[in-house]
Amino acid sequence: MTTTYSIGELAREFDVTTRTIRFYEDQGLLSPRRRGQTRIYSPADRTTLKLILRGKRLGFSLAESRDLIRMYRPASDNRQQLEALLERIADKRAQLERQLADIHVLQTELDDAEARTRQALTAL
Amino acid sequence: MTTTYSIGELAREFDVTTRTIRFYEDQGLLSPRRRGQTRIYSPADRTTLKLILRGKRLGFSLAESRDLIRMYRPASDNRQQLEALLERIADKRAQLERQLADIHVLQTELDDAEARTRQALTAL
DNA sequence: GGGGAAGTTTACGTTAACGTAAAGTGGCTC
DNA sequence: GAGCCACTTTACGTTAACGTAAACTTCCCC
Repeated sequence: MTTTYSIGELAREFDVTTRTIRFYEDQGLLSPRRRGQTRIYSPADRTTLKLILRGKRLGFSLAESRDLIRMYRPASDNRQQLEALLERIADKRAQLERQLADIHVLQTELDDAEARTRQALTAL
Repeated sequence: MTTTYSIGELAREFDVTTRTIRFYEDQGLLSPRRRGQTRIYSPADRTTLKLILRGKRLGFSLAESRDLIRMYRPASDNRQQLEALLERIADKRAQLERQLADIHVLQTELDDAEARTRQALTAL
């Protein structure tokens, strides 16, 4: 027997509303099974949701996350498409590198800011 | 004599529209000098703009960037406020750490995706 | 002095990512 | 069988971050 989740369980676990989860489905990022009307989420669905939320924390749009999700499964046997996929993966990688660099710059700027603030405090 | 920039120069350098730069001013993130009606940007203004755009690449809202800008200058001699500032700096630092972790996870996921894609390619 | 180019203000329009409200369904439990 | 809880659909509302258009000024050039 395999574990499943209700929409409410996932909403609570990741601190989002059920509206948000349904919206992601509407946008084609999730497609859970149904038992009657009710949505049943698999561990894979849960992983996908986690991926979306990770993307959000990095400022990705839902379109970008959808792209990321598609990267995560081959879903093609066409040479052209597979090679295009490799390019998109490389692009994403480059974007992540830029973000890493941005974070490092901001971190040292925070270092400076903290130092100056402590200076101002001891100067009182 | 100190270097200055026109709004068009900054727009070209950072690949944004002048509308965007004026919007940031409207939101209180920039406040350039004026010569008559015309805006004159200092190197400090330019640095601020760079900070905003760096924030954007990391998914910060303009409100967050405004906060970041305020962190970058003491702008207070009040003990309470300075200590509050230290907390906000620590918070930002924690957020950046989370983003770092998220990036690392995504990087290894891209590694996997690339490996699987190459597999699929050689399997043709 | 007519025409561009670059600047300005004002104002309405647009898109993404949900929030919020209304009205209904299915299952449980007392 | 009344009430409650978690789920559902439908649909209109909202906010952030600009885009876009109109009408104007300033300066330079020929």
